[in-house]
Amino acid sequence: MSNVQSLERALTLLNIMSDYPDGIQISRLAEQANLSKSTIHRLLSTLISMKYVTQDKKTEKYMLGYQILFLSRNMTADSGIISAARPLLERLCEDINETIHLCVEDSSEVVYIDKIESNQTIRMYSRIGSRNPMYCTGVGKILLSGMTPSDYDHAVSSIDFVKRTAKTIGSLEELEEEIALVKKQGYALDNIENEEGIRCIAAPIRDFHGNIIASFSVSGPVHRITMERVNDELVRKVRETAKAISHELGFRG
Amino acid sequence: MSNVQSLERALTLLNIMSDYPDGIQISRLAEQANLSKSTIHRLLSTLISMKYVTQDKKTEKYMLGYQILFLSRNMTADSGIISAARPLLERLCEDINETIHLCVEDSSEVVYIDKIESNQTIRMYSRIGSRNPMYCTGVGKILLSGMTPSDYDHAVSSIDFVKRTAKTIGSLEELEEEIALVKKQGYALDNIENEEGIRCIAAPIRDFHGNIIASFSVSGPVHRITMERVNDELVRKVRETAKAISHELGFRG
DNA sequence: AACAACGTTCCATAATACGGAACAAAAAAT
DNA sequence: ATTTTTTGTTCCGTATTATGGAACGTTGTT
Repeated sequence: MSNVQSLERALTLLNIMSDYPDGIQISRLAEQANLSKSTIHRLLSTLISMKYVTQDKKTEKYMLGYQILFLSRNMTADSGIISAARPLLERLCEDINETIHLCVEDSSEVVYIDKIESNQTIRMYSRIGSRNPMYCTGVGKILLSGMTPSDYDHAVSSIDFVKRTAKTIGSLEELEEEIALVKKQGYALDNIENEEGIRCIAAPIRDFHGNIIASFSVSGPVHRITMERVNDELVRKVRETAKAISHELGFRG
Repeated sequence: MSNVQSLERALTLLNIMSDYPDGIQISRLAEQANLSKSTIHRLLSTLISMKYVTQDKKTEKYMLGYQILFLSRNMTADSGIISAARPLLERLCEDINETIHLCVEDSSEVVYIDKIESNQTIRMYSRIGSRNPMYCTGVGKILLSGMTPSDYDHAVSSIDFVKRTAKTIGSLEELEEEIALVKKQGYALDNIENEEGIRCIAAPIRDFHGNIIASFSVSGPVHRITMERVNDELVRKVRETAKAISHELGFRG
């Protein structure tokens, strides 16, 4: 469990720099990371020599280097899912005009691996690669519902049930009930459980074995994603799209 | 100039892992990196805790984590160029049906930041984020041609002139001549100077100040990219596209 | 059943990373 | 124009931290 200090610090610097796409100077990094300038200077020189960081010629500010781009373009583990899902999710987005997120599970969290934005003026903030807990998101519930009992137990054991809104699930028992419902229904709701004023509906993506390997959701403000719209329109369309994507991936259910 | 050893090693591990998108085990990493298993294990545990690496549940192999994806999605420094250029480069690609690369300069090298692939069966291998020297590529010559004298001197001072093919430029004097020609013509050739059997033609992308901030090239095997085709068709089309992209970016020349 | 390959943990050693201090250079304030 | 502040860089003695061999446990193969 003990971590390599210098490495941990350097990765923290990368994380900070990603919040400053136009660059950040050493002094600011020192404040944000609570480290001495000399330490940061030393770490940066290694990061630069490895092209993980680059220094703007004019401003002399430091920013993420192209090696990050290089690495990101070979993470093909999920590229099959993304390319299979994208056209169908784009069609769904055009139809319903709400933001869509594609997710997988990683270390018992939900990770967003793709996103299709609506052209509504009120949009959700989210970022590809960012994370959310499983118990308070529709996509997370879907992924939980597809796990083997042992994987489920493991994923669920570490949950810290935080009340993010009034409706957030607050206990293992509640969650268990909810997951049972999700299994029965074949879709999952996040009924204002993760973020105030936001409702989502999610569905599973299966591989040719029938295993749930990803999920996607339609999200938006409650005044657009009403429960009436969910029941009258979205459940059907989301399910159809989920089925079509799974079919692309070889699932014949 | 002295580097932080543990950090340098960890970044090397990331580089290696990016060659194994389906994962790699510790023992193999140990071979490739010439490090003891215990060292790698320790570095990996930090990388994992920071989500820079993830471990496949089934195979237990290690692969790049989603934090890399997260970082890469906020490197907006060039996103303006990319989004301005993409539609026009796609149109050019459809027209001529050859691979197109978009590049910027970084630490006196050419970095590929976007790529549009032709649907030819014989394609070039290349990868976004990868690098090439400036003196032997069309895109590099263009970028050199746009530099201030001091930037040019700096970029050129560190060149190690390696004969990559029979036609590769071999000296500073030759390069100087070539750059002068590029400036006059407004486009640059890589006439089988970087890779055997490959010819490229490149043109500059300018910002609203008129500064050259990027370049792109059309590349392909010499039997398709003949000098006749270059002169009769490609010079004109590449220049037109370059002008249109620069216009998008505010250049009124 | 024996063996091989792999991942993980432990620990004494010394190599490595650390950060304060001092310096230089640039920017801001007077 | 002069002072003051802020910023980046280099140095170096200290001790904290990273290191890798060895030993152990686990899994899979012959």
